[in-house]
Amino acid sequence: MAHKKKNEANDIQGTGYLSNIAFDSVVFGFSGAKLKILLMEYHNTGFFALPGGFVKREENLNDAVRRGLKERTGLDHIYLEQCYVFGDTTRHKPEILKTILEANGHTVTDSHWLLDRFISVTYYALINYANVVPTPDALSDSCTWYDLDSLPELILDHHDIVNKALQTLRANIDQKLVGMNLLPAQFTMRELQNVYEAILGEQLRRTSFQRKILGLDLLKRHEKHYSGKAHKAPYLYSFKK
Amino acid sequence: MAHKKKNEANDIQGTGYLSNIAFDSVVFGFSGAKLKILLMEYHNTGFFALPGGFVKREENLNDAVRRGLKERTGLDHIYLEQCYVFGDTTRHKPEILKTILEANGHTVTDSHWLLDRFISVTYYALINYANVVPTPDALSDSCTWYDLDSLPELILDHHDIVNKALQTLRANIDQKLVGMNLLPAQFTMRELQNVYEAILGEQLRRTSFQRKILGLDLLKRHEKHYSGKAHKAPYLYSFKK
DNA sequence: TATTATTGTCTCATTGTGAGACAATAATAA
DNA sequence: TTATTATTGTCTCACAATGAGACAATAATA
Repeated sequence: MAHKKKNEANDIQGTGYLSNIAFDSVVFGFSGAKLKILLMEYHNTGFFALPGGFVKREENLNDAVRRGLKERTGLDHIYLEQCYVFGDTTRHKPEILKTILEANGHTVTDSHWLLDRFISVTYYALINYANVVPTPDALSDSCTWYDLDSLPELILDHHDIVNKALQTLRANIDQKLVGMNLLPAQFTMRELQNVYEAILGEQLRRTSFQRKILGLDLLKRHEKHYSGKAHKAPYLYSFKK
Repeated sequence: MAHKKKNEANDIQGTGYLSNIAFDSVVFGFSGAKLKILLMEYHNTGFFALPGGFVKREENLNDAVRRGLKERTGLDHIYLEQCYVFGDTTRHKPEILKTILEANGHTVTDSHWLLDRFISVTYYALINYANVVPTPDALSDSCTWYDLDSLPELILDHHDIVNKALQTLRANIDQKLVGMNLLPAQFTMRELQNVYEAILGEQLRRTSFQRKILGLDLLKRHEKHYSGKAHKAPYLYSFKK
């Protein structure tokens, strides 16, 4: 529901954007063996929400989402997948948006376009945690990482959206190259396994995992990585091509 | 893009529906060992399209789709899955809608709400072919079954929508109980295998298929079915519970 | 009564995965 | 220098899932 600062004419009439359509993104990052997502905190409200936005009249839906993610993370060419469309009437809670806008010093009439009902197209994104510079928008005073397993209360149905995103990510984990997008260019087998375990929420068997991944013939092996720990140094790998 | 007949005030202003949001459904049926889908043919245009519609202001998105399907098929409680949202600007072709409306005797101004850009939320539905009474809407003079492998030309990106629906159905075939929704209450193992083969577009090994399906422990076996053919009669099965 | 097509159920080989054994080694402790 | 510790890379063995085919059991027909 986060949106770009616009002039007041657009704000009131909403002419710059398609009506009734919003998008929300679950941006997954990986750090310290944990999955994290980006959340916005709206100024003076204690409300947390997923980063999102609206679609310009002359803009592709997917491009709108990329534009939103670029603003929040600074990144181009983000890995993105559609999850689901949330379109129940119960998600229409104009008082929440009103609170957010008023807490930011806007005076809002009941016909303000942001108070209308929105259907939300949701996405998940996979990004390399280290490359991101989380950036709040005009209505929020923070945009930061939260551990997936200790999220704050979220507005509207954003918890459902997070769950659906995680579910979709899990279902895709073996088709799409998940690790490639969440890890730096080079990584150890243990780090890749940590990503899979964080996503699936369960421990995997080290030997079977290694055998399976190497069997896919997708990894290139590099020199060893000396961590300074008292044990055999693991190889570094990268995804081929 | 098919829509319900409405009074002219609503037609012009589109106040009864959410703006810029449409849905389209790929309705799969199974007959003669072939997958079929329902298509509408618009009056006097030669245009073919998927059945679809728009979301009322006080209506859940999913309920809108069910309402549309009820109108086209006469069926309630249809098995339904979301596929994908098509939201590119290139799918906005107002001249096509204009042609359709004018061919139906409507006079259309350039600001007619149906000529606006629409994002389409797409679904696939699985129904029991025999139970359906395909029913055209106000703008179309037919709503009929077409073999999936010999579809006519479709308007806009509806071919992409069909492909995406088939792709999603294939991906779901082992999770969701596909056969239950496409077959009558009782069926032979061969018929169930035909459904899977039609969906996957490939031949399956009879013995492995039978072993796998029976291993799921989802089927109840009934009496034999004497087809009149010169060979051993197969058992009939139904899905448990 | 023999023939034909199809079904239900085997067996055997191959592949994929779970579970664990074990040697190799990078740093630390003695 | 040598033993200790934790972790890695690679085995082996057991078991489950699947591919491929064999074969007897039958409904109707010739």
